[in-house]
Amino acid sequence: MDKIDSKLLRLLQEDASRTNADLAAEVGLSPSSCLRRIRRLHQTGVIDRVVAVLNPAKAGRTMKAIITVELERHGEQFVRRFLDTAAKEPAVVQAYSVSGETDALLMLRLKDMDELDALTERLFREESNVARYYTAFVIRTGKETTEIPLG
Amino acid sequence: MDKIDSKLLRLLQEDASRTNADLAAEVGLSPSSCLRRIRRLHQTGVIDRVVAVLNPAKAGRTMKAIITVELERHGEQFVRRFLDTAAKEPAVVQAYSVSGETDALLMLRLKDMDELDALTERLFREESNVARYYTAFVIRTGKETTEIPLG
DNA sequence: CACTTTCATGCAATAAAATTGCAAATGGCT
DNA sequence: AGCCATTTGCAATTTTATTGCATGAAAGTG
Repeated sequence: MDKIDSKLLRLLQEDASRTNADLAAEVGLSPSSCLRRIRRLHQTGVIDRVVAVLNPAKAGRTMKAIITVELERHGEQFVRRFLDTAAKEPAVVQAYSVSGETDALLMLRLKDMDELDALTERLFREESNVARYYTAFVIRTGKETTEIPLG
Repeated sequence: MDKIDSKLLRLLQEDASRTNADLAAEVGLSPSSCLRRIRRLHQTGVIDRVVAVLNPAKAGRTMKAIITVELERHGEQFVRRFLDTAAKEPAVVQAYSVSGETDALLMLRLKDMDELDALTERLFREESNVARYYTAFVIRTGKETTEIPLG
């Protein structure tokens, strides 16, 4: 993980569709050398995966909501169970257990209110161990990146 | 945006490093047809970008924190200004203005506590228009995907 | 219903890109 | 300086992406 690897990671986090020759030129290496570095970054797991990122609006998911959850019983196993249940929901794109006032936080990608209604119905029914939950809607997105800052 | 396009998007959201021929076989098209569809999905902006997703731990960013922010003055322009400032911080990976109790929510990828300290120092200094803020740490990640559910 | 237009498809040829073997070079370490 | 382990660049090879073109399907029109 030297300077060149870092630069490659930075570039690939921005745009992984660039050709190897192109990247090689930018970091000042030959294509073969560059390719071997990238392959190693994959093998060692630094690069987890390469994915297509969709435009939410054009994919029919305009609405974004954040739900903070307070559980009835807070034990480790209960938190885990709740997260597992939430994770099964396709609309749930992020599910965390957190420190502080609340126990968990969910980030949702929704099509409309009906979908939210149906989802909360499923996750927060009477027998669900959820004491309370607060729903907030994302009004404006100032930043949203998959990039992990390096160095 | 027919069934085949949807399937392609689903596949590409999972793994965009697969070869065109491979994808073509999976959706039951010839490579040329498949390629043209994917290209169109790019051109029309449904596919926003293709990126490498790193393993946070192996990239040296283990800690994840969520900060909810309440501003002093809540006006549109003040919220926008705060988001812009927050967005400039590399450790801030998501920055939203939200409805409800608080005005904004930040998601952070941190190396250590010192980094958090330095960041809060910068964002929430006296003259910053931030009335209060609450920091929560992510204890466990139940789900974290870039995929947008389709259909 | 016949006709036209438009668009997606598959095939085959071509261009571009990735991948490999190998010899040279580089970078620690002692 | 000398040794070992690793990385590099070149050139050949393989794989993959890309394009032109003719066919076929679907949709609209008179």
